Amino acid sequence: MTKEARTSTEEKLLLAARRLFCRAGIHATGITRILEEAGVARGSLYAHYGSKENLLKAVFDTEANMWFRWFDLYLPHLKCSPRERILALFDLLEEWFAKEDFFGCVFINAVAEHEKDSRWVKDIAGAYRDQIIDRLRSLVVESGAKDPDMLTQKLGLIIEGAIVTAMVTQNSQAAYIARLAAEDVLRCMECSPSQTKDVAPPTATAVESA
Amino acid sequence: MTKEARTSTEEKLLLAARRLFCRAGIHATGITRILEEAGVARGSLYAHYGSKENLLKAVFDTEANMWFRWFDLYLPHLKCSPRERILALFDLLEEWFAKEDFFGCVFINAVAEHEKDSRWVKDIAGAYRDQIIDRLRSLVVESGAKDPDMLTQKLGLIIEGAIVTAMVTQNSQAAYIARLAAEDVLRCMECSPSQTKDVAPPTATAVESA
DNA sequence: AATGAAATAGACTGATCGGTCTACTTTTGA
DNA sequence: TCAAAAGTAGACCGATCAGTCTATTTCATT
Repeated sequence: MTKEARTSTEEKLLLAARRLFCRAGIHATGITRILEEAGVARGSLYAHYGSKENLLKAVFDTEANMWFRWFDLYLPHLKCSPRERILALFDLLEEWFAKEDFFGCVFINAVAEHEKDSRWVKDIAGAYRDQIIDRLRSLVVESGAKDPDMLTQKLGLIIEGAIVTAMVTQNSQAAYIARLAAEDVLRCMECSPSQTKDVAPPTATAVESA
Repeated sequence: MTKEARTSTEEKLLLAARRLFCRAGIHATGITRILEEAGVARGSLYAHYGSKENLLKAVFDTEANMWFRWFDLYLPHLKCSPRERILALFDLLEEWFAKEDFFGCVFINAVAEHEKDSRWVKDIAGAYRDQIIDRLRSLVVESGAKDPDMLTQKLGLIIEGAIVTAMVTQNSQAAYIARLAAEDVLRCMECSPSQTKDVAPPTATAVESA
């Protein structure tokens, strides 16, 4: 509990774990590999975090903090319209995707590779997701959109699509495509009221066979 | 190599593996658990598939076939406009998400939990993704859109966003949100020519610190 | 009824995993 | 200066994993 070292052992572990969990998967990443990459002794990991699970939780925290910095520190300081603030989010995504150590969102990846039935991973990831979506909704409300909840859900879905597309294609251009799609959604929200009706499922009968 | 049993051992293994790989993750799913769920003996799995890796490849095939059935068998038979055919895709997604054993897309989940640096999982998943996107592009071209490539990318991104949102939230409503977003994107593609310019990254300087 | 292929149960192997523990070295602060 | 705190190296443990193998049973076809 010293003041704060330049690169503390805790931080070295956190950075290595974050990178490896995303790049190689969580289950596929052994403790030993994290220690090698962090240049830290085995005992230190367990002295600081106690378990691999706790280390993952700490990685969750740092990933969530990235989003919170975006919404709470960076975007509010932009001298532009609320609409442009929303779009600026996609430029942040593009920077993120372009990093050489971007390998997807640790929340999404963690949910993807863990038990889906009411497990702690889904609970934690879901809670952080709610907090992030709430901040997105605030941004949308500021823009004075007609149906802020619907718009928030559309934008959230586009953001998640961008993250996964960028992970799968390993191309930061996904953020650009997402930004254009977001512009489309925003434009339509300004013109039409809400059109949450007359969707009329067109006889979608399942096509099932082996 | 008999004709085709009602529920062959091969099929029982495939169904159990598909479900468990998606529900609990691939690495987290042991061979033994698959065998229990399939009600099949250990030796049979290795007689038919030889390895867990081959079993996963077979699961990839079945997942890809679902998409191919949609694009090649179901959608072409719909008596409606190309635009409505595109939107009908989202109704198929909603049916998929609503299934009690939907736990995400096995391709996305597999990429998420495996090594990202040029591994076989990414290659196979990427190849299938290209085939699926190609079929989506054909649908888009039929609709006579101005910029079919851009529209295809936007729709593909929205589809992936829907899949991930549905997995994380465990709510099939994601397909409905995605459909509405797709309608917005389609509407904007009809009105404006292509607007693939004047994006002007608005001073997005990274906000980086620990 | 006989035969051969297919499926079964389950013991077994070697490797790897997360986590513990001990002995030793380095750092740090009064 | 020196003692406590923090970090290191690495052996070690029990559990679990993918995969192998054997002995037995089921079952379809002749």
